Amino acid sequence: MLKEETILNNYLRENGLKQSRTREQVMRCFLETERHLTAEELYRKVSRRFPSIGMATVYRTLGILCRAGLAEELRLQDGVARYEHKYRHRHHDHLVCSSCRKFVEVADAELERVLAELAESRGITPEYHSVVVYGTCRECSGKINE
Amino acid sequence: MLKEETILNNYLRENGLKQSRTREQVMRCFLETERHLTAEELYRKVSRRFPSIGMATVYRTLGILCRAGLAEELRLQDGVARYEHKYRHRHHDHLVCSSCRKFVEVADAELERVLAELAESRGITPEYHSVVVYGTCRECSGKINE
DNA sequence: ATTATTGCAAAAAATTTGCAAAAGC
DNA sequence: GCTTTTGCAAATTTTTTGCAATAAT
Repeated sequence: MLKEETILNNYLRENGLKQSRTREQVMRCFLETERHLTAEELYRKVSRRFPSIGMATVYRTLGILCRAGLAEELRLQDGVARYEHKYRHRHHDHLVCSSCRKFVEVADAELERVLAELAESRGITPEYHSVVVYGTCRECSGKINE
Repeated sequence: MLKEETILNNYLRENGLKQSRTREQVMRCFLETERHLTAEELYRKVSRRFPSIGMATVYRTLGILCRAGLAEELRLQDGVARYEHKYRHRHHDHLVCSSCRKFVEVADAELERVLAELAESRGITPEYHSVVVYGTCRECSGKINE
């Protein structure tokens, strides 16, 4: 049994919710994917294997996964929520190529320190943050000069 | 005449667009507000003074203001775009209280440097970024202990 | 005169919700 | 048995678009 299932089940129990096969199936599909997923993308993936599961359930399950600390919501400029694994993936931030939309994940101790100090210096106890740096990746800046 | 109008008009001319009274009115309402605004909030403000201006025009004008470098889009977790002044407001990032949703703007040279270095170290030429740190402000952490 | 802009209503896109039937405890 | 979950469809919310009328150059 996956460690993530234990975490989910603990969360459910602690919150007076019930375990269900459907939720487990959605979670498994989610965990199998290494990339960032929109709800729509996850729904398509889930549908292929479990055609009876509906979109609303995917949304509801993603909400639970976030609250249980297994998923994290990421918002870029397009207003569409993306979800990525949180458990067993240490916290990281994102660099996005503004041209090809490729992602790079970065975990940087100095950045974390600077952000924490910044919040504390303003009387805010930091909880989490969202950092996205947009720029042009090497391949795309190559293309521009061709 | 406001400096911002010149910038807007230059942008319009350079892009084969036309000046219009409506756009100027929307821009003025936008500039008068010091806070972050959603399109909806700006629309309500515009409506009060110019009841005939429609929502679609507010959206279209906000797009132009962003492209002209006068406004900047900010996205928090709720998927609603917020807009703030860019010109005459030096770049800053945001701290948000996750409890009362209050904002603090921060301009921090060290943070800027770390972000730029991070992107460059991964082969990405940084263009802009979005940093939002969520945490609990002093007032809200006080309330929790009451 | 020609081309862009506007307001409106309708469309799209993303997400949420109400509800009756089904599943979990 | 009581409570939560599910799938569906409908509702909401935010943003975009098509179009005929209007305004700008």
